[in-house]
Amino acid sequence: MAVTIRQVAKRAGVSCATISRVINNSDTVKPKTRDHVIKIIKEMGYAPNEVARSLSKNETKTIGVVVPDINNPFFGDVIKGVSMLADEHNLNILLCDTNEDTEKEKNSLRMLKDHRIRGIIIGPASDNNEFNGEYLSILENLGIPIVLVGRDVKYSNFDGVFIDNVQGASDGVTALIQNGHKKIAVIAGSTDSKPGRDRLGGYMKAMAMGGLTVREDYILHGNFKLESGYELTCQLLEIEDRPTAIFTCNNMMTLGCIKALSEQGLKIPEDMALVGFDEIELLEIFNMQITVIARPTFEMGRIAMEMLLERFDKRENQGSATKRITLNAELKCKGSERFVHRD
Amino acid sequence: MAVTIRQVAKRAGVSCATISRVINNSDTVKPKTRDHVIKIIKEMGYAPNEVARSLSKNETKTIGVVVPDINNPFFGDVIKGVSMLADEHNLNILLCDTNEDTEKEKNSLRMLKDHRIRGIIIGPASDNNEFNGEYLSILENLGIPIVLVGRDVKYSNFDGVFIDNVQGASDGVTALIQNGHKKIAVIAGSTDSKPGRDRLGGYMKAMAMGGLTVREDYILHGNFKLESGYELTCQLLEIEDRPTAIFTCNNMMTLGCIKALSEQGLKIPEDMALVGFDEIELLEIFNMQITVIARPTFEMGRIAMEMLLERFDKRENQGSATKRITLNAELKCKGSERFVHRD
DNA sequence: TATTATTTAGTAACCGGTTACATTAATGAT
DNA sequence: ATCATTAATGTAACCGGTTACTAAATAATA
Repeated sequence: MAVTIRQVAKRAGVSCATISRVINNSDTVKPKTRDHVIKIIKEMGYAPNEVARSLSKNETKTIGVVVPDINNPFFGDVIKGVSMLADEHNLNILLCDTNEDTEKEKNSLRMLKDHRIRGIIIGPASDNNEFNGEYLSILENLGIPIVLVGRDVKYSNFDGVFIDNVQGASDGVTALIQNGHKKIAVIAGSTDSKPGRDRLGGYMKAMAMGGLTVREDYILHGNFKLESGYELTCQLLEIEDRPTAIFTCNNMMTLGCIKALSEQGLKIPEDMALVGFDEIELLEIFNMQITVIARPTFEMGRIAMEMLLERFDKRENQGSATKRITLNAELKCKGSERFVHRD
Repeated sequence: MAVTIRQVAKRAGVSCATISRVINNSDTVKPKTRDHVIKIIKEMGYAPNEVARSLSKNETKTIGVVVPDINNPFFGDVIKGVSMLADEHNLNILLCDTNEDTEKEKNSLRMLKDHRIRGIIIGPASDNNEFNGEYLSILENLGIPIVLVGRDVKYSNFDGVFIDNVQGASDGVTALIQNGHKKIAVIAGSTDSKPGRDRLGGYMKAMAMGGLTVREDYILHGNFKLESGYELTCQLLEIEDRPTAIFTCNNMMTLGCIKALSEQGLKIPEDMALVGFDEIELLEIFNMQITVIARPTFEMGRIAMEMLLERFDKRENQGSATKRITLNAELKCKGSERFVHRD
């Protein structure tokens, strides 16, 4: 159906090697010939078949992007960052949404490998997996550059862009401490996920450095979902000796917390101070000034893509050291961390 | 590097045609031979090169998904819907984010064509374009099935899944009327976009059917952005003879409206009733019960994919009639449409 | 002008599968 | 046992590009 290189060659009265040289603007083609060929190409509306190209060059212009959930704004932003840079380099994106399912992820990886893509940017479905031999072996034997984004893979050492969750959480809690809070509770995420552990660790660290002792009953374990933020906040409010501040470990739990507080008619920060991990764009719309720890999501995607491009470059001088970047999360003070003295 | 079919053939002591037959579980291969070949394939860890496959079959397993902005939750949901069904059919997704830029979109389409993808699901960058010859000609000469999603392309007639914006808006405004509102203002979106026009049209229709006359000063023209929702609401509140209800034409403007109302200390619906187009998930978290017109976003993606699959099937009996589905938007009453009599 | 160096263009093999057609093996009928 | 069918496998061309190698054309040098 579509025009092929041989048809163009015939019409232009040259060999297809010459056509190929022209479209790859390579080698040495006599200007006159080149012009003539270009004219014919335009006339015939010829565009090279990328599949054939990929086969003969044994290299595609495609990268794989594997995310656990495209509806998660974090990964949406990451993809945007990747996409913009990929575009500049004429790379196409084969997208896989694994639905937080490691099995699906494995299939996606196999598929991508079979499509001979040039590299993969991946947010693994779970960093919870204890040693998973098959999974690791698939990943390591892919023979394609891999860059992790946002989530790590245990027992492995791939390139990656991460966030310093300890630092971020610590900064948030420190802000509370500096405002005079001494009774600070934390609503933690699942501790079998790395970010969950690290953010709780950041809380511990800040408390220790602030010279505050940690109260067991101020540490509540949630699961990163809104409901758990809601329920744990309710629980917290039942405690005899209420905390004066809460630190929540992700956006959804922050929202749950806000919901619980607002239902009980408690004002932030007058009745309860609050600092949450993750930025929540819509909060400001409601004039809710909540201090948050923001991750540079878009930037992470861009950096991941940059790292992949680097890998492509140094592909010849094989096996260079892995490069892992840990970005700082940024504390954005909006006032909800204040300690309000009520008389 | 990777194992090829000929290597497998050699090792198995058969011709590569036989290997091909086995991996395509086609034709007639003697069970004994088949088992033997499968064993060798496993031993060698062979997986067919999809690029080579695509070239020789002259058909890929890939579809293109082109969206104007992946960070727009609407398209995020659509992609999710597409992705799940594509997955079931072993189709891969080549993703293009056009950034609402028609030029980029044209490039994406060309790229996809060159990659010999099987079909395209696209939310065009703009349905604002007056007759754009080049754009239309690219789209129509693609020679690949196209399904539009969410947005239409003027002067064309492709398959597509749309929302009945007139009906949706009309339902929303009617709900206000039925609650006794007579002074209803509308914050419209850009009228050079189809949804913008249609939603305003829905308002007009509902007003007419409700026997209410439309007041010019109650029609405000925004641009679908939060700021315009905010500013236009402020403007509305300045009017001598204030409306008792506002209908906002998309999620962002609804948020802007809420922001303005809450800043002025106005309660919904006590001081001002409000119905908005588009669902806003986070509203409920803040215990804001706002009546909205919801689009079945995820479903739209799924249906778009179904339509594409249908096209693939009837590819042989060419040129069957185009199929356009218009889904109803659903009014979700949450109470903000009520008419509250104050004494 | 003859000879050599340098451009420019062509030939044909190759990338790794698929598949029409040819060939051989197995089965059945006479 | 012989021939006709059918089943199973092999051969080789093809998909549409790229590119190493070769050949022809042109320019440079003696």
